[in-house]
Amino acid sequence: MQVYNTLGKKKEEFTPLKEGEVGMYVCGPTVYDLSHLGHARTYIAFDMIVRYLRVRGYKVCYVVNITDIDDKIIARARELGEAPQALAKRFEAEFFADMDTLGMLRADHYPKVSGHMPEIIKIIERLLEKGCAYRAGGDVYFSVDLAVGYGRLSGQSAEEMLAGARVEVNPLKRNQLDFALWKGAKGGEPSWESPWGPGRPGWHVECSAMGVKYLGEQFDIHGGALDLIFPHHENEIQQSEGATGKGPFVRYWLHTGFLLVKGEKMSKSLGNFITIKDVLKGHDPEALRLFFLSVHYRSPIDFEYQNLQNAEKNLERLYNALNFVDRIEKSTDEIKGIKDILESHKNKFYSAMDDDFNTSKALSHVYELTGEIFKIGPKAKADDLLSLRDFLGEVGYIFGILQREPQIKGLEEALRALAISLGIELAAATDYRGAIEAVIAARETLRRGKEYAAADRIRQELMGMGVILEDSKDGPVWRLKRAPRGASSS
RNA sequence: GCCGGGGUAGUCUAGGGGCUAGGCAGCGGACUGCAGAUCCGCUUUACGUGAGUUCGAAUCUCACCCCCGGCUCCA
Repeated sequence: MQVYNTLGKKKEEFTPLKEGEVGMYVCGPTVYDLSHLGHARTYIAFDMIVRYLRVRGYKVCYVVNITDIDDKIIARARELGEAPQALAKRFEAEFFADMDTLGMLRADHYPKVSGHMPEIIKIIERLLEKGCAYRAGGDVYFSVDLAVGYGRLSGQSAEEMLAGARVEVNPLKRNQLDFALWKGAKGGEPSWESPWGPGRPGWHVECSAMGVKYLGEQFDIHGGALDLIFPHHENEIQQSEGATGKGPFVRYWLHTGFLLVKGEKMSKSLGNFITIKDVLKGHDPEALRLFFLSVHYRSPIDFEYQNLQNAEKNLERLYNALNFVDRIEKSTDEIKGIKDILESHKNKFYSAMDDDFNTSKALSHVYELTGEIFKIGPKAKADDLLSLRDFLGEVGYIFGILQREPQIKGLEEALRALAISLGIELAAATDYRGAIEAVIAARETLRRGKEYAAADRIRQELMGMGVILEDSKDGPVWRLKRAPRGASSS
């Protein structure tokens, strides 16, 4: 399996530190506002990666941090006249609600800055002891000049960065690229006690402290969107390796590309952001997942409703294939070559996924296979069907799609009412399947008598209760409508 | 200024020295009481421009044009 490592800027064979186990840390949200589509893109990408690694047999420990202490939180809280911690808690809850709606696997840990002050302080102390950091005023700064290999992740030297940088001059810093490990408290801000007086941690140090705590001083994968490469991840490497004396802190750095809106970067500061909730008001979360995963995770993706609708259509086709496989009469007639077709597409799918999680290419093989599935016709060997189903199930798991459940709540009662209105007597033991069959049989009688208006009305009513009826060449076929989870769908 | 990613048929997205892309849209057929689903065919040997290397370039090299991003906070 190959992954693209930002550190080194090339694809590398993936070999975890401990065989069969993967430690993975992804930079989570700063909870000061609703999560937007950019967050969704990034977290869906890493969700897919975790799922795929697990399918590949790795035991993954997945950590996503929540930044709940931060300048922006304080600023927003001030604007709204709310306590910073209360605001952070509120948006944290919103974040989890969005992630659940998107069908995200829960991470194994969601560490928060506010819960890890001792660990953070300890790292800063170690950095001070080793001479990597210095105190100035009530602050503590990391000294970039003393660091080894600064700029190795972002691929730029310190001088170059400084040359074009738009950094505000801070007289307390020895080098303007130095960054705060600890910020002394200013009036009215939340603060914690420390050996350097009351204050709060700088932005980058939390990830070093929490990464080390949950995954060890060195671990396998660290992810985030590419805007975090500099300065956040660059600084994280320096802090972590400086404090532990071990390197590399992280073996593989994975970064997702940006989400663009009409060709421009979407960001909170530009104010052109679309929240996850906005989009999910009228669209299926699985379609959004498929939309994101139909582009490679490192490429920029331009969000357009038109393209999301496209994903919706693709999703429907996949569901149709799934329904088709379910519906096929299990026969012992062997369809020539189907086993080979499945194997070959399956292999192509996995080799695409093994190549830096190329979901786009992998999906193209799935679409090809769905075409083959439809061509199989109504008969296939039971074994072949099961393996087709299994494969679609694997695809569904990896992409987090095809998880819609048929709705059977209240169905039986509704069917009984319909049956009565049609003058059909149902035995007490008849379940919804039996009821559907009975109604359909009655409708067939009407159709044969060319009473199409009545027959169409029954089909309409069944549709209303979530039973889709289609008249095929081989007679009527029914299936249950699968309801998108989460918000209402279009 | 420095560092990246791109420009692929109407459109979106992969690929990346000879293997002719996947989806969607459109059009025309098949099936069909209607609806739905599906199939077949067409649009369709496409790769920003100019040069070079090569038996052969969309792919490699060079130059140029255009788009987007990073070097401040960001996912």
